[in-house]
Amino acid sequence: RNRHLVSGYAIDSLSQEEEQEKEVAGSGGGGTWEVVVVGGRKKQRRRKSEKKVVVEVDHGDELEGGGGDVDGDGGYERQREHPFIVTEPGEAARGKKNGLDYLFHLYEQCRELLIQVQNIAKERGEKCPTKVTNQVFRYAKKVGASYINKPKMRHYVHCYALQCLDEDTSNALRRSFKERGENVGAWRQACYKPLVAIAARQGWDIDAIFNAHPRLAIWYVPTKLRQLCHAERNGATAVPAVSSSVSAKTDHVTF
Amino acid sequence: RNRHLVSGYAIDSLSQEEEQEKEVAGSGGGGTWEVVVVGGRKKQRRRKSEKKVVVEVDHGDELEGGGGDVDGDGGYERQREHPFIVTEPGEAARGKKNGLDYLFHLYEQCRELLIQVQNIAKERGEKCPTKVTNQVFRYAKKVGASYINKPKMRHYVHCYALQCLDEDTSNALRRSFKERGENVGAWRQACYKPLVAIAARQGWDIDAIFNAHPRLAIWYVPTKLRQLCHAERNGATAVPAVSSSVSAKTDHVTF
DNA sequence: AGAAGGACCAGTGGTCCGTA
DNA sequence: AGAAGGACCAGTGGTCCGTA
Repeated sequence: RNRHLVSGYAIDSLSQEEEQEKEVAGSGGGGTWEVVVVGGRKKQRRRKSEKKVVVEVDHGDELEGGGGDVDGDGGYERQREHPFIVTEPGEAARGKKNGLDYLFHLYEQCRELLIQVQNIAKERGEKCPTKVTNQVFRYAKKVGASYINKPKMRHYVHCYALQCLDEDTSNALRRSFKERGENVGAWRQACYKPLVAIAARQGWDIDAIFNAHPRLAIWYVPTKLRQLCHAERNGATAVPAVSSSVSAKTDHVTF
Repeated sequence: RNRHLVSGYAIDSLSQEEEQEKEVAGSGGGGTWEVVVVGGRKKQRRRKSEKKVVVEVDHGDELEGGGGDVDGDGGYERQREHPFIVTEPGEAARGKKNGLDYLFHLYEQCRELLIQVQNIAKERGEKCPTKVTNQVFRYAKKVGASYINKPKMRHYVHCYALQCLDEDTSNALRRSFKERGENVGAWRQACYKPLVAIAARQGWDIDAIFNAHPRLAIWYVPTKLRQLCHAERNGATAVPAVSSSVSAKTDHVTF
């Protein structure tokens, strides 16, 4: 029953994704989430009213009692994913939360979705994406992985990068931030610094570093990470290390 | 005086580009062409009226008598590049025409422009294009190479690809089409077939073929060439070799 | 306050079609 | 008729900000 839609991926403590897909993954791919999304999807930017109607129609039977839906609010809105909390490696999140193993698992899923998109493109003789593009996110929705979306994945790319490039440091950071009771945002911010240090050791070419790693190469280098590396390479003084704003438009001469 | 704006490139029979830049290339990069383009450029899509006004203002002194401008029409429109004709390797085009050596030279110039754009991007710590993108065409305009434009370059990419991948075949094709008095369009069409043959020999992966060649790797594989390779790999029968339409939207399932 | 993600927007790849 | 290229357009990368 606990099969994932993308492929049988063995991982523990995935929580929300699994809850929601119980009794859905098996049903021929026509689960509630997928219906919602596919129904609203064709070409037009979806208007708000549409969305709600669709959700009301096919809600309240399959997701009910599944473990975490229809919060206390008595409403019928589509559920968001539970927020992430800082967990140690291997630790399951408690309550209506998702852990960081689950976060990283989503990046692996995206990789598998990309591979599928690439295979389809090759079969058809179409141009073949080398990165996780909009097309891949659209495909994710289509196959029912509606908990994957672009803003979320882009938001945490550098955290996944640290996990790929230096798992020990990544694990240590998680433990330390968990212990200190820091929130996800603080942990996320803290992931920049060790990455910049890695870049420093390797000649500052963050693109080359991403591209040299097979699982990381499919992700665009986040703007802020690129900017931090650039700033640090030049006067490391002027930059308050991982300040929250290398930020606003380092005034930009365009052709 | 015959310096090019991009770099001193040694090539013969360039005709129009050289004519037009005589007395302009030396003037600090502020020649007529550049003024026209830079003037109309900032952000807004240029409206027609604007364009004409700008041209009228700074026309009629530098280009006049330069060798091929202000055709017989007595008007003040910006000149187009002379059309290409099929020339043999090394042959200069006569009259108000440009030869194929000049065409291929434009691809080399784009490569140099890309390298400049890449260097600037690296200096600034910005993302660095690996292909000839819109940014490069914009840069070409900015540095005064206004005879380079996207539709033209994309139109003939596969001709340049043949020149890169099999110069002998490319040369033979030029001679044969010149001899038979064929026009440029016919020559251009004929360039597909030997490319498909090359792809066939190398396992049909036209993207890999482009990427393996240092000068070709910076160009996007043209849609039609990709389609022809795909079609030929499958039932070679159903496709009238280089038909003018593999073409219209090989009905396309999108995610 | 902290976080998830729909939706927007500037600039892209691609090429049509009004122009000469 | 043959050809050059301005200009358009669907879908992209990037991320803000209204939402919960």
